[in-house]
Amino acid sequence: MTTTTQDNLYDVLSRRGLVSQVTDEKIRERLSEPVTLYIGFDPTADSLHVGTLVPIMVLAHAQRCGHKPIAVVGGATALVGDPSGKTESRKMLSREDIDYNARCIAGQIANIVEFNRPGEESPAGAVMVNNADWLTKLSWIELLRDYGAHFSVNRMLTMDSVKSRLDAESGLTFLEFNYMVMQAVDFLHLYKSLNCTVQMGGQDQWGNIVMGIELGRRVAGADLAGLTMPLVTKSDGGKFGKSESGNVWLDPKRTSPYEFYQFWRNTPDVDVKRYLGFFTFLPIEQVNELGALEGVEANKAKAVLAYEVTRLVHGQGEAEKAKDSAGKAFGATQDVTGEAIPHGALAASELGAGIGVVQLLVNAGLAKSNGEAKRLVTGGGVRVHVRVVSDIGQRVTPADVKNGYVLIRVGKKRLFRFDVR
RNA sequence: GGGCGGAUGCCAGAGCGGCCAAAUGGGGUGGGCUGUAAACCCACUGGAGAAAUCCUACGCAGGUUCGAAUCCUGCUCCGCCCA
Repeated sequence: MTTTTQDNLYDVLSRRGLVSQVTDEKIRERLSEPVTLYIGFDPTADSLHVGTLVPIMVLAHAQRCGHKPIAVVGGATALVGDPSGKTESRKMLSREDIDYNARCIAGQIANIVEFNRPGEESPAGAVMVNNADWLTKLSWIELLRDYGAHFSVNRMLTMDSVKSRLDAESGLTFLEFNYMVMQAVDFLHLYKSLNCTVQMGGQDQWGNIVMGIELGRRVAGADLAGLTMPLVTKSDGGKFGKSESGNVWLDPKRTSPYEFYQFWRNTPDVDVKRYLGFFTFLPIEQVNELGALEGVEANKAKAVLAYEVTRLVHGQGEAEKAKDSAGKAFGATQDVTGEAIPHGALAASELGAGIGVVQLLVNAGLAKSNGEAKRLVTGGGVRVHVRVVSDIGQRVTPADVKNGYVLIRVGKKRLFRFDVR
């Protein structure tokens, strides 16, 4: 993992379509020497999701190019919360919650990026820090005295992130306005404490990154730089990272490796090449080759994508199982006995008198409510084994057990196997 | 501090006393077509129930009315303008 290559990080990212903007035209030269760089992560949940996979990949690429990555957990940000945020606003979290989330997130990042082990410091070993550690110690007066004069509100008002909010209906609160101040202070702090000179982040972080660079220059005469990654979008404009069951998480308890694999396997044709570049470490030549496949062939590329990403996040064993199970279930054999296929036990005694399909759908988690299950049946989307069920009163009986299991399918892709004992 | 406007379902956004579980669009799900793709067409999209029906829901708390998402009062939050 830590093999240092001759590749320049900028070239690597650029070839993979991972560079959106850079603050310094000479970023390439800057990266020809090992540097310390950082990306921030939001600890608002105890798991990251596929959207946050991009920054993790970027940290890993940086490490492979010999740089030292820092993952910054935005504990301070989560501590103050965010009342705005159209959808589920960042909830105000307790210090304990944040620490817990940070540990979970660190574990997930550690699957892909190599962290320093206690006691042995390697030059490119990643470290994780929490900005609550320094931001909570900073007093209001100190902040104003040391940094206040270095922030130009005029300048801040020109930032896109601010401008868009000023005329938006929701407005912009002072609290949110201060996020960029906090993030700027973070950058300065990391520069001073760890000699971190490069910050990376999603395209939406551009303004915050720039503020940090400017603060560093004014306060410490530092020469800092930033690079942003494009936001991951779906070609059809939909939100990336959502599936039938909501967010696609990295935590196997939230999103099973099988579902995870399926999420990637179902990538639209036009997005496959981009995703291969973003979410796998396959050499760029192979990415281009796979990405060039057209028509039915594109499915091969999707299978590779799904396998590779699953392997990165859940390990080879889980990836193999998911691939194998999915391959059999969707292949000519329609074999659904795979280990990774969602399944559960069903007592033979329970089945004796027959169980309503609706009930089974809910038990299997294929429908959230009886109503939804009924709608699915009425819509012709439910099958027991291969037979379509059209009557919501239909019961599944021992006669439906084949080879020791009852298979319930919803649509073409979702299925659940009840192993009867 | 004052004036005005606003708060509706996953999101956006109609409704402005009964016909409202709430138009329309997006999203999502199911069907058709396919390649576990896209585009397109159709349907569904609060909960319980076989159904009748019942329950929950239009920022929060009360009130008026036979009847309220709709009217009134107070509160909370947001926007705009004035100071």
